[in-house]
Amino acid sequence: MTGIELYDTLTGEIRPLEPREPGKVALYACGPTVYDHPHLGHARSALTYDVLRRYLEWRGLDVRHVANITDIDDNIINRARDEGRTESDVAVEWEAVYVDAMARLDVLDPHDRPRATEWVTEMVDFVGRIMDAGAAYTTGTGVYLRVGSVHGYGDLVHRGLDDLRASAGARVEVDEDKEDPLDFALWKAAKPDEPSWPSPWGPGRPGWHIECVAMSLGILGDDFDIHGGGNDLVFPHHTNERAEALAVGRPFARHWVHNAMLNIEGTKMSKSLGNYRTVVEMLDEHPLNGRAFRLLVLQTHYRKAMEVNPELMASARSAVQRLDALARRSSTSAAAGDDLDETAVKAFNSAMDDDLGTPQGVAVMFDTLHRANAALDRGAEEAPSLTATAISLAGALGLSVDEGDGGTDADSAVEELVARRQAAREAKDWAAADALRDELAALGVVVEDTPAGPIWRRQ
RNA sequence: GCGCCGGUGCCCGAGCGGACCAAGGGAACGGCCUGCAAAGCCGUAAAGCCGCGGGUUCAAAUCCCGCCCGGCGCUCCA
Repeated sequence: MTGIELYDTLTGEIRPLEPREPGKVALYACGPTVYDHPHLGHARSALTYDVLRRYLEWRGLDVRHVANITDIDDNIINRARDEGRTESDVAVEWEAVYVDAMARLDVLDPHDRPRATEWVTEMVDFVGRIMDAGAAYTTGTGVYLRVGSVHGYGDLVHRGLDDLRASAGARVEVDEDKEDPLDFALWKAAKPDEPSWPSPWGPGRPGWHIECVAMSLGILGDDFDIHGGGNDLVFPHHTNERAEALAVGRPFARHWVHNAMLNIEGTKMSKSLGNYRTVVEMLDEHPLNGRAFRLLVLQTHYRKAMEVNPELMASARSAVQRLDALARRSSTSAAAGDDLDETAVKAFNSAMDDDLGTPQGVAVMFDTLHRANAALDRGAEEAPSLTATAISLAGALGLSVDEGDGGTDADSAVEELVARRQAAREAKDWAAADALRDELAALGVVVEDTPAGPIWRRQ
């Protein structure tokens, strides 16, 4: 027992998180297919599992976090063809962009970041076992899993086979070679000019779903604890992954976690709709945006659709600055205390234990921040402890604080203006001081006069 | 159509049977502080009742039923 509860998509209810091995949590989160700019939706997803991981660690659990990179699929092949270069070139380029963007969002590196192309041998092996189990068959176009042979195939989506078939027949082009329209490809036979790998069924490439089964089970082992991803993956991706594991009788994820989508103007951000914003674009727009976006993600429960727009980003930036302001205050006054405020930590933990209640966790953090400021104002002895607590809670959520002290060469000009303004103030030449402050404001710099002297920060 | 998740203040967003019937953030207003600011603090802003209509209960934003509206999935997708 961890005391932590999480919603489980499979059972449809909030259940206690019970790791297969006490004190350890094996987490597999589905990562992106790398062929284009990562968008804000990818960021929300990565942030969700980063926060989950950080919180589990904050509670003393030993987490093994795996997040894959899909570096071979139709989209990559098409992109490579369009640009006249290799699939590998495309994947390597966009994987680097993705990894860099995540780092800028303060997303911790997963312990393992397996690439699909490096696991093809294991995938072929896995497909072979499914064949051995009699749950798959070959056609001219590849190897297919016989969905009807898997008991409880649609359990994750809470739908029956007939129900699923009704939709499939209407929506998906029916492949005459398949026994059942729901059957899906485990292995795709090679087409001309496409990358391929050898297999007992001829050269080809792996189907999408097989990679995650091979990698999650391969790295984390049977019966690993949490499998996460965007809720758009529930079907068919996760449903099919699960079917593959079930087909060979291997215990799969104990707990299924899915984050909701991110909306722009009320509708899902997606490639096909062309209404997406890239992470890099958002990050480049304002130095505070990385943390502001994380805060926005935290302030909406992970299972609820969240909206992003410029106004919300601006308000989140303001909120982030309150954290920095506290850090500046404490660094200019008392040193941070060591002991955390127990009441606040308890409130925080109980909020987070309840299906990762980050909105309330954030509320506790800000509430503590407020109490810290008030204590600082009246010089109360609990001030250092409260300050340390607020900053620690922020840290548990992955929100770093920036005390905003200058230092780079670009700042020397600012430093000089600040010094000149201070000199004017000491001479009580208010007009000159105010003019200098305006100059600084034009540079996007805000000066604050404190008992310990002026400090400044970028707006 | 079927499945899942929702509809709470000016905006975002918690709360999911009773502790102050509504946390926290943003925006707004008044005061303190300041040379003036900024930051911070103190306080305020009629949520006519938490989408609508019924019901259950001593008690509902919170449970049940129906309806309306929104998002996502059923197609590559985080």
